[in-house]
Amino acid sequence: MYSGSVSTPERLIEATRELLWERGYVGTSPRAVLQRAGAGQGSMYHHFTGKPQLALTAIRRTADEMRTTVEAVLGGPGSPSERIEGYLLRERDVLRGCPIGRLTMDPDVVADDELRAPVDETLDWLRERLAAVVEEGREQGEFASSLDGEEIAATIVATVQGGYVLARASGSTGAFDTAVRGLLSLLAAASPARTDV
Amino acid sequence: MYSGSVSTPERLIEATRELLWERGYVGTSPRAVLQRAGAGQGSMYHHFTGKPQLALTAIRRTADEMRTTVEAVLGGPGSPSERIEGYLLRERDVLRGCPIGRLTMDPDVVADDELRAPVDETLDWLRERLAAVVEEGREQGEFASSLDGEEIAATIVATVQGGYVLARASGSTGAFDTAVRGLLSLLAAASPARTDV
DNA sequence: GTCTATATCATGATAGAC
DNA sequence: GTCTATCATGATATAGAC
Repeated sequence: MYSGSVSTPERLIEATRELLWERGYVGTSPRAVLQRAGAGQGSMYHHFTGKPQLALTAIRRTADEMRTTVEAVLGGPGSPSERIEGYLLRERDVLRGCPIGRLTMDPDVVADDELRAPVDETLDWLRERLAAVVEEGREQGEFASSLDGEEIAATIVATVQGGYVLARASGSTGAFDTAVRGLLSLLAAASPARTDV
Repeated sequence: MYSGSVSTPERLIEATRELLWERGYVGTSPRAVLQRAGAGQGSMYHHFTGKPQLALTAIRRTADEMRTTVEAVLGGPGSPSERIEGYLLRERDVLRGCPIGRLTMDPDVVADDELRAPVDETLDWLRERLAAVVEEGREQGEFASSLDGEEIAATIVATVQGGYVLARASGSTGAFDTAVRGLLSLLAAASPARTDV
């Protein structure tokens, strides 16, 4: 429940962001949004044209927030491999999953180009950003020259997104951590400097 | 539409399996099931107690089918690394995603232990099965001794599940294939016999 | 066993009072 | 700008005819 000095549209957007994360687009009703935002029945249709536009606004904000959070790690200090490790080990609410990635399992989001666009753009940006860091690491001799930046980046993002699936299936975070450790061990074994065969 | 000599319960189960794959549990209504199965309004409640029990029956069948399909590859001929590659490169309807994994993004499935159980058990079985193959490969010197079977298995399953996310976000299969190629290149680079540094 | 009819509540949206 | 009706439709389930 958002209340106090925050404006009604703001409360509607935040309530929608939460519900989209928890229940997805199909599972989120205007009624539930209004209730969580503490707003009256018609008030959502005064500020937004309907559920799709409100959802689009919410998704865009979540996407922006995610880029900012990720860039703080990938664009921060440390060697390329340290930054990738930092991304993989960063604090996460694993059982809630990814607020952007989960939308790809929503049929009404995937079917609507406008709703899908911010999801696509965010995951695309993430892959490109990671690919650049991997390439940087390869130039510095941290990764084997046989590795391709875009491929490794896709594998990293996929491991994280799939890690959420495994964690949510089992109801515990263990499987996510295990998948990440496996990926880190592969990256370490793929280092030219390895001595652990 | 299933028709002909197939029984009504059978048609209801198959229609439910399709809809759960396409739209998830929350997005699948009894009405849609009945329509696709070509059955009358009340007929579903004669054979099943309601939507949850019908869905459970459908999910269990899909889970069984998936095990059989996977076991054909992982328990088939070839070296451990060849079988893992076979699993990763096997034919898939990538844009439809995984009929089991997608259910982990369904709030009503995750919240219900009975519905979540077959999802959890299937992904758990898959990880154990892959872990055994990885361990086998390690013993035969195909993989570096520093790798852990359970970890690599989790990474493999996560890459596939996350690959679906990336593919569905972009609306094309490319990102799935890229993620899989990345994982295969890491597995190759982690081979004791590599000469590609 | 299958069908039609019906009941109850939720969904997504609109109209109009204040 | 916000609120309380109100509406048509869909979701989930039951009753009872055939």
